[in-house]
Amino acid sequence: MTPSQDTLRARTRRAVQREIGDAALALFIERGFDATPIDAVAAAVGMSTRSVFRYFATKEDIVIGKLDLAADRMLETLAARPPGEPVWVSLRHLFDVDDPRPQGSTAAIHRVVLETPALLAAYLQKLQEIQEAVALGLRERAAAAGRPYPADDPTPRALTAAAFGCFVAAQHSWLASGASTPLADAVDRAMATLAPATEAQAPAQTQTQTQAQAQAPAPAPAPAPS
Amino acid sequence: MTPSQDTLRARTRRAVQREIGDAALALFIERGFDATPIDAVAAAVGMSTRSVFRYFATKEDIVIGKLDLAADRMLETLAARPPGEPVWVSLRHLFDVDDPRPQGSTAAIHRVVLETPALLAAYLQKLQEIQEAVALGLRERAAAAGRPYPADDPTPRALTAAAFGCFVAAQHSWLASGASTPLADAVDRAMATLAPATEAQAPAQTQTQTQAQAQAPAPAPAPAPS
DNA sequence: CCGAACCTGTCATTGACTGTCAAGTGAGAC
DNA sequence: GTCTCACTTGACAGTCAATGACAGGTTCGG
Repeated sequence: MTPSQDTLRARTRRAVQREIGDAALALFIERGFDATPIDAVAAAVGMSTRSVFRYFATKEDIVIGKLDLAADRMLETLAARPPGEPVWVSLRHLFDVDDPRPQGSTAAIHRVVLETPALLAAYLQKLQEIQEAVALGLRERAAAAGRPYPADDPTPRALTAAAFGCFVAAQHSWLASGASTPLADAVDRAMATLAPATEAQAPAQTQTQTQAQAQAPAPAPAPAPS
Repeated sequence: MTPSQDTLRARTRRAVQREIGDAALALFIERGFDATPIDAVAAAVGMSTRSVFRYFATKEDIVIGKLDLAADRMLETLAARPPGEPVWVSLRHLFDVDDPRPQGSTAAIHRVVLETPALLAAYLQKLQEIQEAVALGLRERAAAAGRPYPADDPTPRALTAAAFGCFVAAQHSWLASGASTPLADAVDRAMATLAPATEAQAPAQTQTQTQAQAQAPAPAPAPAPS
């Protein structure tokens, strides 16, 4: 019952996983995801088709599964941000990644993922999962700082979703403009277009009454009784 | 070559599509999406499996395809909003839907979609498509108002993505809290947590020169070197 | 040496799709 | 009226992803 020990087997397994992932990604980029049957991937690494599925739950997971690491890093990053930091800034830093890959390679990966419907769907779904964890992290952080969100307050979820939405928008814009500038710049620009309603202009203090008021005037969208 | 005429055949086709959709949705809600093979749907409406796929591209599309109508309505809504209205308010009104269904039924649909991985993925992907169109609509509106976004400005995409992110977050929160209150309230609360960086404090008037200027100063956070 | 845990390939099966083909049906041409 | 033409349908076969079952073969600790 070794919970998640770093045994030799575990390391071997990760190595094989990585090998499959790399080979598959190369094939997907070269021939396209849909045009590359699993058999081709299996053949490329000299395994049976069955074994590939022992390392990855689905075909999409070969590509998207790599995000599990990124997700872990995000949660660590969030936990490491200073407690007093504005939420939007902390969220921005979730997307700081030092990717040692050559710039062109990163763009190629982005292109396959964003332009293959099946992969895009799996990607967005994975991001949704990650958001769940991040929103929970925001809740914990606020609680630790002494001003927890009410249980049914949608704020952490909404802010997280908005941040991730900006991130994906940035990826699209970045790719559409040729991926020449760093992705981080695109993320900066996207996230700079918005700010949380409360702490935006506040002197980084506990929220004031006037702001809570300024928050209200959402013009009650009339459920259209017809 | 009748482009998209409202011929008898077209109407019949839509009727059949609707019949399949309704029957399938009932089955999906009752037995679960994954536990309901297409054969069961086909049998329920007295057709061959093959014919079901002549009306829907994929199994997920039977559920998600209904959003095409919603997408059209969104674009109409956006076009109908007053040109001077703050963007965030206009975006909020995209999610106003008068759904004549009983409240419990709507919640059931939401539950299947959000809790079935395959459906959630397809749903998010469809929303992504819609966002593309909405962002374009924002661009057109701004251009019509005389202050178009620069070609590579990520603002419309980012704002749209943030709004849709809030919407999905609202759906989750709404469902998690028992779907007792109107969904519109949840959307209000989610979207009230954020505001665009520029027009937030503006006196809700027709745009001034200073606004076009205030649109630029993206504060460019540090790209985190190492 | 030995069993437990793990990994592997092979085979068979399910389920989502897709291509094809022969047959049916309706609306308009004649 | 009836004869097409366009469109639809069911039946059949085939591809691909994914899963379960079985039969070896390996490694590791005792």
